[in-house]
Amino acid sequence: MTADDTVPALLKETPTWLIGQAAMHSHRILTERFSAADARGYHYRLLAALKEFGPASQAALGRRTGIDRSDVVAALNELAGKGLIERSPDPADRRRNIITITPAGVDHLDCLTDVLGEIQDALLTPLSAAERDQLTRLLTRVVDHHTTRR
Amino acid sequence: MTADDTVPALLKETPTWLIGQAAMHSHRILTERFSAADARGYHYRLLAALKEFGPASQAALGRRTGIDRSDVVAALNELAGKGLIERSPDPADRRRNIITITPAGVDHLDCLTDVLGEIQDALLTPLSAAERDQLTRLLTRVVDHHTTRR
DNA sequence: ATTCCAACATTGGCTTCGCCAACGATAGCG
DNA sequence: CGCTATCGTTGGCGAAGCCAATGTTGGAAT
Repeated sequence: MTADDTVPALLKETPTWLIGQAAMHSHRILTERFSAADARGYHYRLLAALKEFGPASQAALGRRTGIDRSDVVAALNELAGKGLIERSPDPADRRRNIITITPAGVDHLDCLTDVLGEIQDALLTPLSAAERDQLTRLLTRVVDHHTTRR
Repeated sequence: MTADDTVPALLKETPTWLIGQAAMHSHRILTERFSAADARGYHYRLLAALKEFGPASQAALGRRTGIDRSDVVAALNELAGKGLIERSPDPADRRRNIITITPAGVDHLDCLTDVLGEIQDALLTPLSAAERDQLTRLLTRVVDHHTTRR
């Protein structure tokens, strides 16, 4: 008699299923650890984009992070509420806001970067460093193929 | 001047981000192709479990497929509406329904299995057969670690 | 046998996430 | 001057996963 919680073979070997499962665990771990640091994935994405590319408009941030303009608004409101970013009107283009990361924001980003490192570790525990590299390379090629050619 | 839609480096190299992106593309492709065959992922999971393990109660199906009991109800309603499964009360335990896959259901499952093969192909286009195996093995180990130890 | 707890199917609702539509304001171009 | 596009913002939609409550039934303990 098959155990009640056995996963069908047609699923457990298909890459799409595996990727979905991996993403599920990944997302779960990330949400847990980030919420322990009072943050969400959106916050990290936005802060990282700000630190890497400098001040930018909200629309540009959305494009870079893959976050919808409307969701950027909400996330930036939260970040501004904690003093991690600042919103100021662009004198050169009065439609735009210029978003700047504050020193506190940089600190918080660094903290979250550490947390994110722990998350990778927690997710990839069973893999050696070389295997993690291998996985990263394979996934990069898959993702690249579907993002550039689109 | 950095292009407006450049992805921050802190993201594009982290496995969690890559897995998330891959899952996104995977999910998009799967939804597209399956909806062209008038099906959803839930349907495939349930039919596959039924074919592999034979008739089962709804709760057992939910456990095997990882679908919540309440969502199993809705999905089975849809499948029953198309004559792909049959619901009959269990004489031995009147709390249970016994779900049986019909011949039409088996046909449809076989069809969807083909579609799923095409989906794997579409997703993993840039990878050789050996690389797909490698990816599958790596992901399997990651997923196993987080499902067994939980 | 009665009592109490667990499992079942079902309904309904909640949250997150990604997305889209609309709006008023502004910019740039013909 | 229009016309079109972009910007920030609000509001809402749909899918997915999850949880709670309900009425029913089984099974085990007392």
